[in-house]
Amino acid sequence: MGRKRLQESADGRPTVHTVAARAGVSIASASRVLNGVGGSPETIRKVREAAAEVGYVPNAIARSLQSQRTGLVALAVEDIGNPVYVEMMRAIEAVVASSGRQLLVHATGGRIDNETALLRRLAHRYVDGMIVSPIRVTDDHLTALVDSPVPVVVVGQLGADAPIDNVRTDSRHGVALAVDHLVATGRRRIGFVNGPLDTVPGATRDAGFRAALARHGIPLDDELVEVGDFQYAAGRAATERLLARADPDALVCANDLIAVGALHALLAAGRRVPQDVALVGMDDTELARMMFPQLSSVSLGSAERGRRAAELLLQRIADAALPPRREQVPPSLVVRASSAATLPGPRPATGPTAPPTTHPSSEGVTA
Amino acid sequence: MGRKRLQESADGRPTVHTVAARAGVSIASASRVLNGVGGSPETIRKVREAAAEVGYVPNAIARSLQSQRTGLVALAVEDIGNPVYVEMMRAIEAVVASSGRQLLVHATGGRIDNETALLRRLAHRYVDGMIVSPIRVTDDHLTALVDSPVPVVVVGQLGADAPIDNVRTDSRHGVALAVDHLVATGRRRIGFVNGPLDTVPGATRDAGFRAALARHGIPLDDELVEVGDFQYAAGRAATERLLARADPDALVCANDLIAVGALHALLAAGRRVPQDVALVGMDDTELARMMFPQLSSVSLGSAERGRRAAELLLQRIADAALPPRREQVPPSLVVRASSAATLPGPRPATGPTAPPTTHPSSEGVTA
DNA sequence: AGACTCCCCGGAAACGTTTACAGCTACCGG
DNA sequence: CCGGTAGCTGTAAACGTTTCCGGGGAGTCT
Repeated sequence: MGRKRLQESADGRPTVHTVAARAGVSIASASRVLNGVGGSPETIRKVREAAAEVGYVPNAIARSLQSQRTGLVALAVEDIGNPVYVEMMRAIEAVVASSGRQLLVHATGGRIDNETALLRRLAHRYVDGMIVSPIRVTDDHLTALVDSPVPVVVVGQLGADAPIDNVRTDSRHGVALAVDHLVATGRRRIGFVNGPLDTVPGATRDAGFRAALARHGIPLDDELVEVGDFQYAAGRAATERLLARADPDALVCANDLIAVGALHALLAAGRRVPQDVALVGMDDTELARMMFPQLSSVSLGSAERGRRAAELLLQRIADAALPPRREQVPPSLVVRASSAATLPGPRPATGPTAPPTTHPSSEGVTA
Repeated sequence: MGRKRLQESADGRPTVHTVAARAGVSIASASRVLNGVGGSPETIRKVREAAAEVGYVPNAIARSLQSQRTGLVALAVEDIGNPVYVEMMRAIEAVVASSGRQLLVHATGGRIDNETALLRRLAHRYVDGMIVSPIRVTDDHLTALVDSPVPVVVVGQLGADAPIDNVRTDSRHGVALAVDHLVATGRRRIGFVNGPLDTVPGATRDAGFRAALARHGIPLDDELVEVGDFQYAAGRAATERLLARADPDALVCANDLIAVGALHALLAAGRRVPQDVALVGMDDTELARMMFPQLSSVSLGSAERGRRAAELLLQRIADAALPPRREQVPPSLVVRASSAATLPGPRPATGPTAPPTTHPSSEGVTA
């Protein structure tokens, strides 16, 4: 009694066989109709009806096995809690979704083993491609990237000769923009709160900071430089250490999370921002606009970099023979209240912390 | 000349056939050795060697087709930029990863069509299970959840009789905790900045606020209630509207993003926090600790809810016959500087905004 | 009217893996 | 010395889909 058991999948769900049998056609015809290619009007009607009646929905895995494509794209970033990666992810997601694919997100925690393991797992062919934004790069890494079986696009600095699709920014120049701005508004004792120096962004920004100061003829005071990691708590702690031994009139921070930590530390120490200390973050995330006062920040075009990376990846998935490409997104400085120019005035506070020059809800000025 | 072409996959990568041929055994033996089940010492050696030589790595899709499991688990949340979901995601990721699976994250934007589409796509069997945290629930939704072909766990309120694994909190009670605390510290003109009332959390928190005020015999002043959405910008705008027409001495916010917006609006309007206005957020995210002053917030145990949801899901994947379960995580209030008790003092500011009673770096006190 | 084209259909082979089954050898106990 | 058992091996079938290919019917052109 009942339908043939063999027509349905192990868990009782309908397969192509089920609808083919019910429609009285072969599985080939059923498959063709369901994919919208070919079929006489009569067959189409019967198959559609049968499919609707049994509630057929194709098994994506079987389809992938046949088509050699999964419709999945992976993104690997260090810290999913960092708003800059959220923005990048949103941009990537938009592009990826518009191609009918889905995005798979991995948090690597910045640990190298984690990341290479991920790259090796790519060989399992579970995704059609991957975007990775490594903050540390080793040779092991590079070889894993180069002979990856699926297309990979890297967001961030990479050895100049690596034959890998790559979209980067010039964070060295980004730091210079911040320093130029601070110098132009009269700051001289400019401090720098950085992330780890053994990371690519950390090292680049450190070099950029030193070069920018030198260019302005300002001697570097090592007491004004502090290092933590790229998180809020470390940024705050690093700033507290810095304030305990030095007296900056401006701080550049290697990203916005650090800058928020610095702001907290400064206010807790009774410094006014920007009157006593001007503050500039980096990445220009939503967080910068959420602070009071709003933070100036160097935009590294994270959304734009994400968008471009996604496009590069899609192109490479479509055509693996493309030559490796490299794109660059220029940084730009967004000036907000935290580094607004202030009239030189008496040190003691005379009112609330509100910045006198710029309304805090203003969107800032791009330099 | 050369090896047989038929032994390798379309793109030239080795398959089980490749290593089997190279080792001089059948694909069955090769597969067994590679899976660590059976095989004579000699066979094991030959297969291992052959696999290493050709760099064999199994095709996960083919394996999935056979085993009917993909090793993927999906998470669908409204807004990936909201730190509360980041924390939840981290907790889920930890559990999921410890079971050897990977997590796939979707942002639904709170749009219902988006979410039901996602649920329907589940039928494609691309994931082994899914955790979804809907903020709006329709009948359509419910039926899609109930007859989903793969296990689903819901984080959040759900109709009492829905036969779906569910982990929730009591945000109504959470709001009560906030109101009780504010009343106990002498506040009487307590405002409420909420998210949309047509969402489940929005409606629940609104009801909770009204009930709590009533319990304290405080009449509800509609001018002290404002609604936006659950984002920062809306929270700030809503607070500005509220301040333009009323003069609260405390604000409860429906989540931390709103609370941060409210803090910004308050400070921009020259109100001191907590002296003039006490502020309590909700979700107790990292963001609350990043602010200056640090925000009091009602913890809804998002990490804990995520952890439990993941565990429920894994159990259900292991045994589909389990009866539907429901777990509850109690809310708790974390008091920080933004609602610290203050001595009644003169309205005009006498110094910086720093709260006089609590050091801002203190971690807060759970009530 | 016959040849040719076009379209539709069904059988069967793929995609790469796991696994049930049966055959074989070698060994052990009686 | 023989039946039984244990362990290993290879053949082949599955998982559910797409697609190649050949056959056949209907229509069209000459």
